[in-house]
Amino acid sequence: MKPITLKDLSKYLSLSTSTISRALLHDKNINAATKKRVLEAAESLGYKPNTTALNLRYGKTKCIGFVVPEMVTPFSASVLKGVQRFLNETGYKVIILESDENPQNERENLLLLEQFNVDGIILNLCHETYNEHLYEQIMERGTPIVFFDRIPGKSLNVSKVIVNDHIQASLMVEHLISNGNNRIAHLMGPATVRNATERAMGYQRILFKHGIFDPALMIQTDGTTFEHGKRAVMELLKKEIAFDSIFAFTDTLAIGAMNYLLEQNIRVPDAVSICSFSGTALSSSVFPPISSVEQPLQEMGVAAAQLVMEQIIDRDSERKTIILDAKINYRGSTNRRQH
Amino acid sequence: MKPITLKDLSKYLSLSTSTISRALLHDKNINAATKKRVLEAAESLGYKPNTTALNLRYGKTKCIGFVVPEMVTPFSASVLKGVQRFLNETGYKVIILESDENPQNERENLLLLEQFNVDGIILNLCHETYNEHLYEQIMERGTPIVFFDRIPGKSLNVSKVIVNDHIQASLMVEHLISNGNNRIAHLMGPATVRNATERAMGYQRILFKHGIFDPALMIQTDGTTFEHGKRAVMELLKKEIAFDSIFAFTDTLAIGAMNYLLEQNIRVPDAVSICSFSGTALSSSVFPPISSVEQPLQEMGVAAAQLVMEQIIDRDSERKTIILDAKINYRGSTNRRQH
DNA sequence: CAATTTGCTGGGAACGTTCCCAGCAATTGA
DNA sequence: TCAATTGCTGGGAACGTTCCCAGCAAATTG
Repeated sequence: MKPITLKDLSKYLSLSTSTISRALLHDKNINAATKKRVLEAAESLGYKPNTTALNLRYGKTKCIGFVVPEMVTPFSASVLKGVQRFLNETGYKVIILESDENPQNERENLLLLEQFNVDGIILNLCHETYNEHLYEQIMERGTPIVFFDRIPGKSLNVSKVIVNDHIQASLMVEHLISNGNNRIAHLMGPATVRNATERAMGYQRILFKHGIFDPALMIQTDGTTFEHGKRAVMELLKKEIAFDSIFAFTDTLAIGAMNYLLEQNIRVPDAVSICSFSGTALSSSVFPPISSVEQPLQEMGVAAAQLVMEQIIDRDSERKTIILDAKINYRGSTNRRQH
Repeated sequence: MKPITLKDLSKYLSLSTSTISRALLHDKNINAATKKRVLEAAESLGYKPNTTALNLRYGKTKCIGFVVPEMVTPFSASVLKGVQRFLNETGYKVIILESDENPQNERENLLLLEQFNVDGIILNLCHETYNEHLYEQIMERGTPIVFFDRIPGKSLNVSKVIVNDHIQASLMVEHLISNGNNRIAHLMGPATVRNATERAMGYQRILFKHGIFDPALMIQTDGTTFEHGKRAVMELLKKEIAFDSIFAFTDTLAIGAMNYLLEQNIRVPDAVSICSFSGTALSSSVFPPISSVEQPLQEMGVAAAQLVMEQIIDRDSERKTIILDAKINYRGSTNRRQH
């Protein structure tokens, strides 16, 4: 019932706790025979080290926090997988908190994690500037933070993991153009997240290059749900802005938009081609499947976990930026039949 | 830099740690003036209690484990929200592990959590019997487990949270029949999870009642991914089993099936109506949106969290089964235009 | 006025580990 | 043969708390 402790073993074997500890830690200062006795007794009595005591001893909690805007989309879940894969090996636990795209919640989550004494935090923020000061404070107080996907402004010297948004967005748009589109709408993400502007700039650059840029085609959203995607495309239709294709900031925006078009009997990809960034499993869960820039999500998680561990081991280690390469998946939503 | 401890405060104020502790815990045996001094000093020096020390003191880790087959679908994420909502209030942390529908992984996850010394576990299992013995052992060793959604066989007396699968499945099938369908296929889940059989029995009962049951219409899957759904419907088509509608074990199966039908230019709902159990946000993320039995996922999470807390507070408290009510959402995928 | 109660404080054990410091016997060295 | 080294062990502090047990002064009681 009650867990076996070192002291129990020590009584049972008439040895000091020091000796027991040495045996279990494979210390060299121990007699082979005693070691064997101890290990056998530990095995048979079912001894399990008390992690809390160890944590206290070593001044660690062996927990890291993982704060994301939402968890219902496979995006964060995939990154999490990578994080776990790396951290569980090392005996680290991951605590997940959702901000629901609300910076105030994010704030509370971070403070909660600090109260939990986590050894480090991996964060995908939901507003570029709102909590900037808090990030700084927390790091100053000794808890390293590593960012991924949505990162804070340049003024903060932090470790982070991102993809080459600008380039990939450009390539995706080039693809639309080479398929014969020239009225390409862009469903932008909220202005308060960096990648939204980054991807929009990629889009803009290419359209300028081809001389087909029209500001009316850029629809700003203030969120990334299906509903936001739907509303954005409704706006295009209502304003009677002609468009033959859509490039969306995320899968969810693209899907929301596409479903509304289908509902209105506007055919995809025949009447309107659709593609997006982000590239979670969602993009191929709909029909037609959506062409999308697929980010290496699990790798992002692994990289973020590595960076945070570096900072935990050495608080003063250099801050790094890791830029991962995304790949584009061409699917049915941009595969227009020739006619 | 280094966190302030009770001892630091004690030196700073020339008081014993006992007194400091009393002040911070609002003990009644303390002078109001001293208390004020202590609280002010704590505030200004930025004292934060060390949770690890508290955990050691109280013999708790204040962590509970949350083990689910997968996390990429909104199902578990929604339940998790409920769990967090309840537990974060109480200072509890939640550690999430995914089994990837693999009982061997589930086994490792559970052992890992035990090693982490979690105070309790909330589990959605991935195989009804494979780890049954382990559940028993873990509970015997003192860590309570609460099950939700997919629960173990009746031989285990455990607390659990489920929905009334049988009844809701029946109602969903009745809906298909009242819409004029009589060749209703069922995409069953794996035989190794209880709800699969439960829902299948609901389906079967109604079809028998109406005298339209045909065993050929029941397709067993060995998983619940989009791909499994696709393969199941491919099988129906290949075997040339006529069907006018589909009732699927989960959203994902239904979506996989539907997308394949659409790909084959088989119209939904006109040629084939589709509905499912589970009812995550996924079911309304596709077009047409899928009629589905919507489970109260967050409530499930809250209920599971409550049950596990009960067991943590009193190890011998009675094991309870909570049956929640699901509601059916009728959507476009079964809304056939009359002709 | 003595005896009891009350109000407040400090000392120190305990939670379960690790690890430094002694200490003791046996072995090695010259 | 004596000193030094080696091999192994036990004692006990430390990590940061809480909380029981004393203890002491002031206030209350009869």
